[in-house]
Amino acid sequence: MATGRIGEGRGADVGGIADGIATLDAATMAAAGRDAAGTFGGRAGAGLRSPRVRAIYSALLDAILANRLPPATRLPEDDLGSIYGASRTIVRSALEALAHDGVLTIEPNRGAFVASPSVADARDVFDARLLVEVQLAERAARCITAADIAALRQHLADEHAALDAGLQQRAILLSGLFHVHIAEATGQRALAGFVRELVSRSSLIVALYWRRRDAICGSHAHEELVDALARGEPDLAGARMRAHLLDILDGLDLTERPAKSIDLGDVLRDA
Amino acid sequence: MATGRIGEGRGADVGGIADGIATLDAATMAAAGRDAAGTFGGRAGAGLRSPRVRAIYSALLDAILANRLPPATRLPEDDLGSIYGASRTIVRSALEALAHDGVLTIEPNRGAFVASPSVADARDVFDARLLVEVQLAERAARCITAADIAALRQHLADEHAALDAGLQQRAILLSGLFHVHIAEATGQRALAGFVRELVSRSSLIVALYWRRRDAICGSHAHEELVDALARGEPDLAGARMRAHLLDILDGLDLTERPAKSIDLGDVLRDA
DNA sequence: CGACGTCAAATCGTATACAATCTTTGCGCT
DNA sequence: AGCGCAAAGATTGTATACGATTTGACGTCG
Repeated sequence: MATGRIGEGRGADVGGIADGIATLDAATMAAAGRDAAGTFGGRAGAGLRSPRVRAIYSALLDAILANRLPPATRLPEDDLGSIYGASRTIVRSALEALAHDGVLTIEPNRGAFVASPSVADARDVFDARLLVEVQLAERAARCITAADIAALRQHLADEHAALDAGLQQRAILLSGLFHVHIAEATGQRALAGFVRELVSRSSLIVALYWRRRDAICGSHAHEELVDALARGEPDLAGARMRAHLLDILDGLDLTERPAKSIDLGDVLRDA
Repeated sequence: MATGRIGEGRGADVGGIADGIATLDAATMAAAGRDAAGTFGGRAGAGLRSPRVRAIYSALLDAILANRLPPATRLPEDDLGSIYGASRTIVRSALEALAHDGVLTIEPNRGAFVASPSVADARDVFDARLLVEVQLAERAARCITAADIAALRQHLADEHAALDAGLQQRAILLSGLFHVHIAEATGQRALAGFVRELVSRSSLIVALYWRRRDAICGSHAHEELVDALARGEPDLAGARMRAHLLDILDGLDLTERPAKSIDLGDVLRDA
């Protein structure tokens, strides 16, 4: 495939993947500049060298978290390279970083695929979230600043706005980010990074196993959580976080249906 | 010793790095094959494609955790490539993975350096460890199997053997692995991976801020911990884990000497 | 004598070429 | 027709070449 041909001319040959990525391509690349709360990959991937790797990393992460790239989607290096106008070197670096975050799986000599967490993975992730986030909520209730509270309320407003505007993808992304923001408000950087990773993987889990049609991560729960934080009640905040996470878990259908890795071939083929 | 101070001239430090790595190079590369409890990088770096990247990743990680490569050591890609007989492509991949784990820092256009955690980083890491590992110890006391107990006791024996044999580097490495093994015994894979990362960073922290001359991570504490686990007493196990971690923290000198992140520049320059 | 600008060496950033591996296709054989 | 094998195609794995950036040094000027 033509190496130097990129930028605009991505449309025809790459079809499916380009749809998933390029739809928000421009917006994402733009968001890569402002480090604001709009994009999930904002502060993530902190160990990435060049801005170009960062950009692809963020774009792919956003696409995956917003479920534009469903689990088990194959991500060939050449295609991504021509879509983003970068060489495979850059793309590989971004893919490896994403694999390290657990949102991609790299099979040697076969390529990268959007991760499709097993039922066991799902339980594992939410176990970890319960253990970590409940305690972080308690701690946040003790140490959170007024500015952080304000920022969280602003975030809630953004969530609502996205939902009201029908931007479901953005709503999903923001609802995940909410948990990351709480973790960051405690000032615990290591734990916040871990929560970010867990939330990322949760997006894939929800994409695979969600059964309810309720509002995802009902903003009601988020608001109650912020209230508990604002009132400085650690126990209440922890309890609400626990209830919220258990509620999400309850909304999943974790019966042993898709066994393990349903193999991605069929998903690719029909496309 | 040669590994002690590097940074004289640009050309001279190649010898230093080679010393730090190649000393145990053969042993490490051999250990890369058997996935046993000998090497830290055994199950880590799970997202790495090729065996060669894995090998370099493990070798570097072991060298760093055993403190053969002290914090702020520069790791030029070319040198590592010639040491391991690999191209920069491979080396870069390994370096990026290590940076993601937090044991390396990559400065754009400048290269990779062994991380030198700030005092704030140190507190951050041990805060996280307290939050996570105490609960994991409680959980382990509930669910651990007899086989895991036996494996832990064997591990304790290895630690003692290393100490008695004067293999201090190996003792340090094993004493970190002990915590990882407990986390893995709970079956919580995500949390175990996080603990592995925190333990790695702790090795650097201890290398930088240790002040006591006691046995590092006194095996006494480890044995009491295993006893509590074997007796199936969650509260006791949790309490002992907490006390153990606080004891380590207490052995650190976290006065604000190196302020925040003066970064490694000065450490390298003034030598 | 110190400060600053220019230059050269070293190192990283990226692209690309080539090799290895896997996948698919088509053919021949039973 | 079914099965197995072999060759072609596609994709990843690795090495290397070249450009960009930084660094340290030297020499000149104020």
